[in-house]
Amino acid sequence: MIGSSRYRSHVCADTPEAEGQQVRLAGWVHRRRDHGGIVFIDLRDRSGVVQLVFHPEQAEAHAAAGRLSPEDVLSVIGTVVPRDAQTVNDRIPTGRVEISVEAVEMLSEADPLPFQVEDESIEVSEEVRLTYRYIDLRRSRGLRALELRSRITSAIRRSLEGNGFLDVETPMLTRSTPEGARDFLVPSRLHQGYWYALPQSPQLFKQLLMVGGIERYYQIARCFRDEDLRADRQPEFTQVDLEASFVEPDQVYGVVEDFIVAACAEAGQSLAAPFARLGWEEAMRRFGSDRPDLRYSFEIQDWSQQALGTDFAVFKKTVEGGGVIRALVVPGGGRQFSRKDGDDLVAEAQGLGAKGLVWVVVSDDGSLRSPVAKFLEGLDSDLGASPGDLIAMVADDEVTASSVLGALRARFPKRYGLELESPWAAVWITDFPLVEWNVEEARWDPSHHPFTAPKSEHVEILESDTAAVRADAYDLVMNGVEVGGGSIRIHDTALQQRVFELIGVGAQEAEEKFGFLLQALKLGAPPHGGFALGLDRLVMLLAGEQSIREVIPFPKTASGADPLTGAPAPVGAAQLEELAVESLVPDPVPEG
RNA sequence: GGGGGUGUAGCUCAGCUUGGUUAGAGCGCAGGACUGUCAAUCCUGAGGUCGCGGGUUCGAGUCCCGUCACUCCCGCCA
Repeated sequence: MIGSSRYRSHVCADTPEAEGQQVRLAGWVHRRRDHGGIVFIDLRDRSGVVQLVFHPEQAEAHAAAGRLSPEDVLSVIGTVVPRDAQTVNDRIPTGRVEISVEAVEMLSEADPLPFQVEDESIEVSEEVRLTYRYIDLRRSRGLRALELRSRITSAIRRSLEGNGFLDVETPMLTRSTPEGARDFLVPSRLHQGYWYALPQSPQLFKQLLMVGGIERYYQIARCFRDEDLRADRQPEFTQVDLEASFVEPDQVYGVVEDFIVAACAEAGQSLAAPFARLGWEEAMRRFGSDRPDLRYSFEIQDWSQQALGTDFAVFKKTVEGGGVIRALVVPGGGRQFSRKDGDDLVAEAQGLGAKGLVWVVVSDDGSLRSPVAKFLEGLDSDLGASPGDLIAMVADDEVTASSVLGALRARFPKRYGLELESPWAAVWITDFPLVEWNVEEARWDPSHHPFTAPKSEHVEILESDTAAVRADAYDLVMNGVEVGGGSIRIHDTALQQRVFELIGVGAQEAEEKFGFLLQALKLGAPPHGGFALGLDRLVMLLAGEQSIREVIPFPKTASGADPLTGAPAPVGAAQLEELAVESLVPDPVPEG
């Protein structure tokens, strides 16, 4: 603890331990209750709140108290006194004492605020909160989020350092690699016409560190991607990035599980390691997603064979044509499910890419209610559905049926109020395909990135049976949120060349873009692999928030703007000229 | 790039479906009263570009068109 200053000897939360002593406190005026005679002020600092009492007998202090406004900053001298039994306040930790104030020093007066700090029952719009984020952070929600984030970061560092990882920084100004997300570019003044890029991840550098013999690297790294935003995506975000040499996936899982368990402990959550593991194919089949929320156990089921025996032409034709009938039973989802809800659900499925959707409600008497109920005899027992359940069925090719039902599965728990079966579900999704067919470009694209190693037993079928090749790549999914991913990397130049050829990167192009990495691989590269965790997402989950903006001190809005600073903003002609950069759009009109 | 939602007092919202007197409420703010409150209470008051622009109409917060911002989702995010 920092020692006393002329502003304070104690923090608010510590006052009960200083009963009987004279203390000096500093903080913000949280609330004022002015009875004309006696005046109460709740004084707030980061540690909490304590009640100040101003008696008329202390004339000077009492007069000062009468002039205070919310969020004024003060320092006070007073005596910690116990409260009478009737006036103890059990709702605050310091409620058994109060400060009888003898002197007040005003440190900073506050104008009326754009929104109230002390009344957190009012949900202020995010735009206003972000414009005055420094006021928003005074509220417990923001303060708690930043405290939790700090503790989690610290726990992760301790865990990784305990496992022998070195904290190494990699450059923020680096070269653009146009694959993947769009880069944020930075013009170079000293090399006019040349550009740096901000890193999308430290990927290449951490591999170079492995070649450099660091063996175990980690970094809490800021990363940048110039793509559209979401509740869980910001243009700049923080990754816990790590890489290790001479490892197989199991060692990476172990290291990651160690620090995830430690991070969760900071939030008072206990998670058991090792985490569950689920192959990618199985995840897609059972849950229709590579990031399934396993806090709920309901799964996608197959009804294709049974559909062949029905008179329902749509289903029969689909199966005969090589498609599948897949179904999702939503426990209790059929209660209060109207015809219109059904129409909405069909439209929703179509919006997700399905040709249609069949909905079925199992009535209380066990009968089926559905526009096509007459074709579906025995459906409920086939799928293990009970009265009150909703069944959503999609007939399509396997990929579409799975992905549509998977997307619906992710939305159903909230919509139908499903009960959590466990508070936390962490799962490794393993054995991803190495590459995916890009229909538009008619080529194989990497599922992860071009440095991901195929499973050793699949190297020989790399070209002959490409679609079947699985990678030593893995994602960590918690409660349906992809919190991180990684892979074993290619450390062999020849194999790296083969993968480049497979994904249509010619030797010359590879040399141009990644020559430095390929050269490094030739000069003694150990087998290595690693992982990157979205720190913002992890903290979001542990803080119980729905958006990573809540756990980022100064986040950007959905259009990538910062309402506080006004970034992004136009720059002057002189600045551009120095960089030899010219704008193609007319000078923006300053916002009034 | 596409779809949905929102925009009214400093803050949170009602009013819009069905156009019609002076646009309301709670909180906050200002002034006053009050010596044990802890969302203090009571009295009084100020405070509005109904996001912006255009249109329809005798008349628009309300209807229509456009636009901007915020937000959620799809695309995108190797």
